Amino acid sequence: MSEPKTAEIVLSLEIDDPALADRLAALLGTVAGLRLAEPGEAAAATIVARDPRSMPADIALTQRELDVLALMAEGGSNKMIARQLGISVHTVKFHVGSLLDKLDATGRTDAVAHAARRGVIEL
Amino acid sequence: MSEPKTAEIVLSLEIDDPALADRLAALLGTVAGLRLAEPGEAAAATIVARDPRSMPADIALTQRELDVLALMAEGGSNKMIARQLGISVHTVKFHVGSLLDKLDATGRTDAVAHAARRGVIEL
DNA sequence: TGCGAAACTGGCCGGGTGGCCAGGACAGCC
DNA sequence: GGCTGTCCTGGCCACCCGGCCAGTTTCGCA
Repeated sequence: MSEPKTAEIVLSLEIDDPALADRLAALLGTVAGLRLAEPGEAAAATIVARDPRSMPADIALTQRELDVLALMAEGGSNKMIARQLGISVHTVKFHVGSLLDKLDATGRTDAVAHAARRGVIEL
Repeated sequence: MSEPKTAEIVLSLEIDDPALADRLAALLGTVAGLRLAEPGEAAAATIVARDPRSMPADIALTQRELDVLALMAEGGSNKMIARQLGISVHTVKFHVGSLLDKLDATGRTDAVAHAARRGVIEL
């Protein structure tokens, strides 16, 4: 309703490292015009810092595997991916098999989920 | 650990709304101990604010559909999901069909990706 | 000059997936 | 009582998926 042009910006924190979270909270708490969100409160923006230890180094995927993976994440079937990349369905299956192996997944859905979790692809 | 003062915390911004980004940048620029990342610079944390217009309200999913969706995101097959929930494979397919419809997806992989994108599930 | 890695292709096949048909039980609402 | 919605189940079937076998070319590197 009568919100001034300089409404407070509410920020929430999603930080794995407790020390970093404390330092940021202390710093931001002193800033006029900013406020940290109460638990459960909707925030205008979120400060994210994921623990890099949860990503056990990037998995070594070839360029072609990344191509196939990206199209898999778009819901493409083997046939569609084959058309898109100008290769045969057999070759797509070959790359999908490698991806399932490298990502330790049981199927293409699991592969996309794993890849998204560890930041290999962005949904 | 012989640093007298804490090192600067480098923050990067990923904000869809330019006005909000400007306000935040102006506010944070005045804070001692904080610094905004240069383009391409690695940041200790990222401030994220996605445009809510990209999420056209929550999709109305029933509790059972959410159950099935969660297990799908874990890479479970219809058979595994059926065992997990104590229902028949046919019923799982029924819910999967509803999910594909409601999420406007072409397959289970696409459904999981869509759901993750609009925050219905967390990977 | 070999040798491995990457990319590509084929056939075959068991099992999974998704769409269609049909039905029943159960709860809440007018 | 009717109506609507969710949840559940069955059969049927075309198609897709993933794993197995086999082979080719091309490239960089020792």
